[in-house]
Amino acid sequence: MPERIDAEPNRLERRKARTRAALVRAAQSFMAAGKLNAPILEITQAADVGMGSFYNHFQSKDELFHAAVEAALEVHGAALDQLTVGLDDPADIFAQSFRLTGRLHRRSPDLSKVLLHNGLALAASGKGLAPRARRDIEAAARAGRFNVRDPELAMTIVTGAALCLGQLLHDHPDRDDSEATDHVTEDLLRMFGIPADEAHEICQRPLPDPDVVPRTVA
Amino acid sequence: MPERIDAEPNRLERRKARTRAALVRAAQSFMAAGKLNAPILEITQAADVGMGSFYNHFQSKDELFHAAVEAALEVHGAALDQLTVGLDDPADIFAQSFRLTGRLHRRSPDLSKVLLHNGLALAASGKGLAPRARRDIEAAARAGRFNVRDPELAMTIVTGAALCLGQLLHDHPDRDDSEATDHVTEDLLRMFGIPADEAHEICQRPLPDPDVVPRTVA
DNA sequence: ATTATCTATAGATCTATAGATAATGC
DNA sequence: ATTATCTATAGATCTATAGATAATGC
Repeated sequence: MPERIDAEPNRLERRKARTRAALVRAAQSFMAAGKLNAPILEITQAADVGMGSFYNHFQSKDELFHAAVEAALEVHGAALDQLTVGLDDPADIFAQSFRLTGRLHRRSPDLSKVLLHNGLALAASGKGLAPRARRDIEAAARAGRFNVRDPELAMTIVTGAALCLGQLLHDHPDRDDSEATDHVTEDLLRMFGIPADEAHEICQRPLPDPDVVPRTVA
Repeated sequence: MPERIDAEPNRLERRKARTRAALVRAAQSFMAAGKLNAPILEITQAADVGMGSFYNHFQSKDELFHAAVEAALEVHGAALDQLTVGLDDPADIFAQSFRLTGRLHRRSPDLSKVLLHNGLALAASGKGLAPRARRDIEAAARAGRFNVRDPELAMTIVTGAALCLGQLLHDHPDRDDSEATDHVTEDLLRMFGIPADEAHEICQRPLPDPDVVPRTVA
């Protein structure tokens, strides 16, 4: 057993991590396809992993699916963090994050569907998007850019809008995702007290190219 | 077989409807408890109905759960319609509906949980709350009360806010539901272009007593 | 006579594990 | 030598139905 918990992983540990990651990725694609009742055997086959290996990593299917959602949240959250470095205005950070999140649904439909599935449960809870949205909103409020009495309620509206927007884009594949997303972002900025013309301007600023961050999940 | 499809239901048909309703109600309480994998036998036992009867009404568990959600949507939607009769100002109708919906989560937690479960899927789709929200928003826009460019996107934000607000209230049982709901309603009204002071006033108007409409679901 | 419901169960499906095999560490 | 993985399967669980029973219609 490894003495130092954070020591360099050796080949064995890397192999274990690969197996686990394969299971998580398979779970994500089953979730994206809406097959939450898929038997474990099918999932391990999709992961190209033996049935028994499943129990080396997870106690139950629920545990696997939970890990799959958390991983998806982490991927997207980390991408947002990287894509917004260098921005100063907290209102701008918020707006860019929201606009990028809206574009995610077309760009990475599977990741998007995983997030939408457990959306509500995870909107509130600790990991992923919600704490970032909250951080940005609070920063903007402190800087006097947003007029927000209760950051938690503000976050609630924002998170809800993000989720339902994603659902809308999946349900109406013809709809222009950038236009819809920017429109919603503008509405939210106005709700936070940004003047209409400035809100409009902010939502027309160029966005960074998400490809600088490699997509981990299809 | 009955000649007239809309003829008065006879005793046999009433009994059949009762069995079906018992199954739907049982399914709703399993959903509220998060037990979406409950075996059919357990559900029929909870409904106090024979196992075989299940297949007289539904082809699969999914079909039953789907019917359960639709029924819940219908109950709440109809209640809202009844509670807002007599209101003239479309902005007021919208605000009262939203405020009543927010109060639902504490008032009828099971109904609320059923709605939150499939929330996103049903937010967009035809039945229940979404079309009502859309109707109200469009009416307010036509009357010049709301400044809304795209009613569908407005509805998206509103629906998302309603769902996440419900989740928040379940996650934080200590939080004052009326205060939180009215606050969110106010934010949304301002987003729609209602002046801040008027938005505040609208959200302090008295609400009708939901008890005039009997609650069909626990 | 007809229709819905009930009980009981065959057969399908799934989970969780035991024991064998392969990969890596030392 | 140790650890992770694989294959194969016993036993548990669930679904879907067949056939019997009860309720209603006429």
